[in-house]
Amino acid sequence: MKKGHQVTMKEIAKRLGVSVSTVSRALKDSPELHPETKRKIAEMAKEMNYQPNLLAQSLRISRTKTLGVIVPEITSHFFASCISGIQDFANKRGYNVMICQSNESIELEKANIKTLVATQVDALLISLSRETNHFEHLDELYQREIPFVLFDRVQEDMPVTKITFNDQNGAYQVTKHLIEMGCKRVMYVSGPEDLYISKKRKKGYLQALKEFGIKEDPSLIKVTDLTQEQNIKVAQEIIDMNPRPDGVFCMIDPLAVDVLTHWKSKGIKVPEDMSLAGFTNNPTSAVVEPPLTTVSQPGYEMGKLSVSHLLDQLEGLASDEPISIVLDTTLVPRKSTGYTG
Amino acid sequence: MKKGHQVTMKEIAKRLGVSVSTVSRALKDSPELHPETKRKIAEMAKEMNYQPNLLAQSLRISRTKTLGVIVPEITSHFFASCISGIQDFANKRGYNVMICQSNESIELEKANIKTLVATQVDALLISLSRETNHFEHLDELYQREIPFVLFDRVQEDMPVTKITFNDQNGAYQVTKHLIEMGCKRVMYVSGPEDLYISKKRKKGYLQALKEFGIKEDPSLIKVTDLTQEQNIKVAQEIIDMNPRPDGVFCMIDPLAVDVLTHWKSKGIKVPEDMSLAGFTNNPTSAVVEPPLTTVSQPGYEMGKLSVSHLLDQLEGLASDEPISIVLDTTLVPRKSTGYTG
DNA sequence: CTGTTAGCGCGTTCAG
DNA sequence: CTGAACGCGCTAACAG
Repeated sequence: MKKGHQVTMKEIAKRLGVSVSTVSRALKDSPELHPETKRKIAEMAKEMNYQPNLLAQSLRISRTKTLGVIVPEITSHFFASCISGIQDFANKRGYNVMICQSNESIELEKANIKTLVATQVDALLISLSRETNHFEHLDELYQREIPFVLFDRVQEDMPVTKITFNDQNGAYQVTKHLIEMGCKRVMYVSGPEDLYISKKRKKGYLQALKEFGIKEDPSLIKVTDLTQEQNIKVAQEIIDMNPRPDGVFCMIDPLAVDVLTHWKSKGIKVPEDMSLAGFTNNPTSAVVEPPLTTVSQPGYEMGKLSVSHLLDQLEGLASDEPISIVLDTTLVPRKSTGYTG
Repeated sequence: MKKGHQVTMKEIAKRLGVSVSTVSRALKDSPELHPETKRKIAEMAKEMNYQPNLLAQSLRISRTKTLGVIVPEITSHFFASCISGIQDFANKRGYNVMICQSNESIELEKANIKTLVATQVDALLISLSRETNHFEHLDELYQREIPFVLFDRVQEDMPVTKITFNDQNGAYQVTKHLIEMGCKRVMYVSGPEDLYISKKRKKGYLQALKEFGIKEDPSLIKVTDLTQEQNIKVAQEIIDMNPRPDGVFCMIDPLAVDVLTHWKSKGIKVPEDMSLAGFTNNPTSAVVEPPLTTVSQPGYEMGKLSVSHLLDQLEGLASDEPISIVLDTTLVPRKSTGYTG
């Protein structure tokens, strides 16, 4: 299957008996052209349905007006929201977006970066995969002076702009909420421990305990790799504990939902037997039974801010100095922690 | 902010005192080169960290190995799954993907197509917006011989390859299931009526009624524009009906979830008071209380098939003749229709 | 086996 | 006000 022929400036020049450069000038409304020829050319361009070849244009001006985005997973509602925000605001400023997913694999992440760079994107927005625990590929971007920002899943030591949520404070708020609702033994269920957000949220959890003078208890911290299988395993382990915790804060909503589902199948009542809270405010968390207390992270907003700042930098509207943008999270109390709004 | 310099073939040619074309040939492992010079060039390329400029390459061979994708909404789990399938299988065959969302707006859809075409994508995969009820922009693609396929939200009369689900049969199965579970008055809640899937699913609904000798009752068909507001309004209207239906088939899961949530807030019990079913098998449908009977549509599979067939056509592995690929759906019976698996 | 030449489509001097 | 000439980075036909 072959693509049909596309009209070029050359052809419209030929038809009108003018030079290509004249056409080029006319099409970008250069002031130093005779209005009449300008009009004629515009007309002919329209008639022939001329569409500029962005490829050639990009090659010439060595800018593609295209941004590359890498996220761990498109099917995650949170990242989809980020993408949505990035798209909308990139488009508003005349930029296109190429999206890739790393499927939480560092190898795919590297490959994605490589092809995006090869296609000459002007800059990148990256959210790191779960596996990413070394950073040579980012160092290389940095050394090659390819502009990029990190969002949500960031590497703290990288000297680039990072957009994150106030994860620690969000976790602090949930934990505090659980305590205030009467929980005495609050557990934290973490994802992989070297994940940025696992660490931050643990900090917030510990901060709240400390504030209420509760001693940290290692048996009240569990770790899962976030596969459904492990999540359920952890859910069962909690049931089997003696004494059980009376409140469980899960690092992320899908984990909390897995736990909730398993508990329900085992006859555990939430929040009567144990309170349960998540993080992210996925759509799902609002419709499970009981509705899940969680922390909302506006992904769309994060995407919007990330791309806006990046473009500001690209276009010289903002300093090149890397900055750290921290977005606020909001506690969303629901029935799963005994809250009755 | 400026991008750093990128190594070109010219530079490595200069360093080695050979011509650019030799470098070009070496880099693509041409058989007619002296192994030694080939080795040298490869080495130098590596040393200088050469990365080919796909832009220039594309311009030269007038193929970008990039596909454009347009979906109504990235944040919909179903479309995210499609995208995921498209990405994975496009990448496997050496293609990149540019994704756009139309936000259910025909104007944005047109704009998206325009920019994707301008960036010279080799082909397009399009799922139409809800608003799209005229098709000049697709006609133009067709006339300009830009290869494209339509998936899920298709226009039936367009002479291009279309990938759809067997929506009618899916709707038939749900309706039949409701009847078999004992419902005497089954209602169909439709989305906008000129939507392809609204029509197809209605057909399936009617087909099942007919098969069971149930007369079609216009008062048992309602329409919503699928905004949450209208969905809730319809949910209330159903409560207010006298007599009420005893089973309600909602065209799509989010609608069913809205209805369920509203009913629960009004004390209606599902399935005791009324049975309820959706369509799509969103993750949400499995975790609401009660879990929602629905019809599963494998989006990833749809994306995979769409892109695979498109690439087959592009690369001459499949005939250019437009075909219609119809994927099977599967009934997923759950508690909301009284099913106890 | 390798260099020279000639574009791909466009923008930008530099002359007229 | 307009045309000719050049080059972005790369590939390919033609020589040798």
